[in-house]
Amino acid sequence: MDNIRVRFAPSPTGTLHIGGARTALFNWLFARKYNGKLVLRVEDSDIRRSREDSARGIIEGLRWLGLDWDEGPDAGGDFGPYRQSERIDIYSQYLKLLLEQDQAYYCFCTAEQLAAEKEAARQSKSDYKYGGHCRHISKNEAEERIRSGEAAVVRFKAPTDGVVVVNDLIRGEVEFDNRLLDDFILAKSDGGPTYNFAVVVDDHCMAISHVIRAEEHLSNTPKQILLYKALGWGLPQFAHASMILAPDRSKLSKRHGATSVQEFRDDGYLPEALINYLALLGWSSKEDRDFWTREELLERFSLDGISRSPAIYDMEKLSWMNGHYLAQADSERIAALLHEDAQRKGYLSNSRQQDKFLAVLELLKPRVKTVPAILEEGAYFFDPITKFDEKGCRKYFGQEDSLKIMEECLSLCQGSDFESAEKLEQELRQRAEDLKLKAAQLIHPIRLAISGRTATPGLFEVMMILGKSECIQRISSAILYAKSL
RNA sequence: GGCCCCUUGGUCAAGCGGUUAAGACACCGGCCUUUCACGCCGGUAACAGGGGUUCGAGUCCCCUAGGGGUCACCA
Repeated sequence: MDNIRVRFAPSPTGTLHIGGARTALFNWLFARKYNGKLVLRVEDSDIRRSREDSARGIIEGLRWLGLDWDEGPDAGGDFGPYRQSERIDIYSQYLKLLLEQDQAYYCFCTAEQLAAEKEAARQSKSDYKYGGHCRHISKNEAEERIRSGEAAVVRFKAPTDGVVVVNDLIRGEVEFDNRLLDDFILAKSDGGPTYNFAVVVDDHCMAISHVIRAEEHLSNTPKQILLYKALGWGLPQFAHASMILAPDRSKLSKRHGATSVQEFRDDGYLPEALINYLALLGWSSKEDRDFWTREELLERFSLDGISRSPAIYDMEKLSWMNGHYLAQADSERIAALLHEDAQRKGYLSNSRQQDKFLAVLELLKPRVKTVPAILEEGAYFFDPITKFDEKGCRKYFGQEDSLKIMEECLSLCQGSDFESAEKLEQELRQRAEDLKLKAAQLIHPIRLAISGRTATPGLFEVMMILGKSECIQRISSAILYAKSL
């Protein structure tokens, strides 16, 4: 395939959600795989709803994911401008053409009239279609009314019979009956283009070869095809991927928790994990395989692996996957991600603390699922123990011989030089043997005493990080606490 | 409601006329073990329903049901 040109065309009215991110990923993979170009186009033709910070957020999200593009508002390119708001002249030009060729016409119907028509249709339980009152207004009259300042939209003179066949790379041939169409609007009363018009002009002018987007656009495609034909243009190839649905099978929205890539980022997910997970949602290599690097995805990606049925995203699997990537991630990188929070919590106040922080990070990184979980799971390394796990207390502090055992733990610490985790373990096992106890009988109380919890990473590593005096101090406090029980 | 798309376990997802219907997440056992996580071993769990076609259907066709999308001067 040559001259592959694809685009990702977000509307800057919200965040980059995972559905959009996946569409961007598919386009990116397609462009990179076939040596094509990816263009980023900002579809901000609705000036009332578009927001500059949304556009920035979307771009930031794409960058965070590591998706890059060849042409776009920031990147430049020969087919710009890449914001619809800056392409008004271009739309006007083709609008004029359509008007001249009598393929479009001015419509003066007011919002009230239209609303009444819709209401009437609803009452009679028939489907609403624009009635076409203005379709037959003569060009002269229309122009006269425009000159006199009357507000108007421009409508497409849609065919009233025949069919449009969308030849979709993912779904095959999909047929639409033109009788169901009405004369849809091309230009709003403010002169701005509507989506279906702008997208056709842009995709053509930007020489887009493949339109890869989500299924929500499939129903719009026949209108767009009609427009391509009216303008005498060739068609791009279309490929409509299925949508990503929320766990309750409904369309993604804010009420479903984290759905935007920024939220995933802030919640401690790694971009490579999100990319990997998203790639597997709605696409399959047919191989029995879960982990894919970007390069491997590029190697294997193809449109025919894209699924036709909607996919429900599953946080559990994303988390599982993130945990794997996190375990392998470079510690410096994770430390940097945690830096601000750790600083705020006072975990980095001096260089001794900083070393300790790094050690904790190393210990926890392979066993948590998200980045911030390191701080949450490791809080006891930095903060004083304020409470002990309840069940653990009964089991390890509240037994008959608990105090005696705890005293042994204390003396063990006092007698050790804390040289290494291995040595510490050796000493503890020796002590247990001398006392005719199982090592676990010493291990569990110490764990509870120094962490307040019954589950931690390996005890001796934890002890080494806390250090001798801190262990002694914590065990002493725990003894006091146990006595009070 | 009309039109369009979709339908394999709770979720993702192989399968493309003949399989004991993969695998992964989750879940449940077991092993490992100082707990947790990891890892390893094992298990529960699916072809939406009904008609065809065929020697034979998860795979092809039709109908029904369910889900999703779309029908804006939103994109």
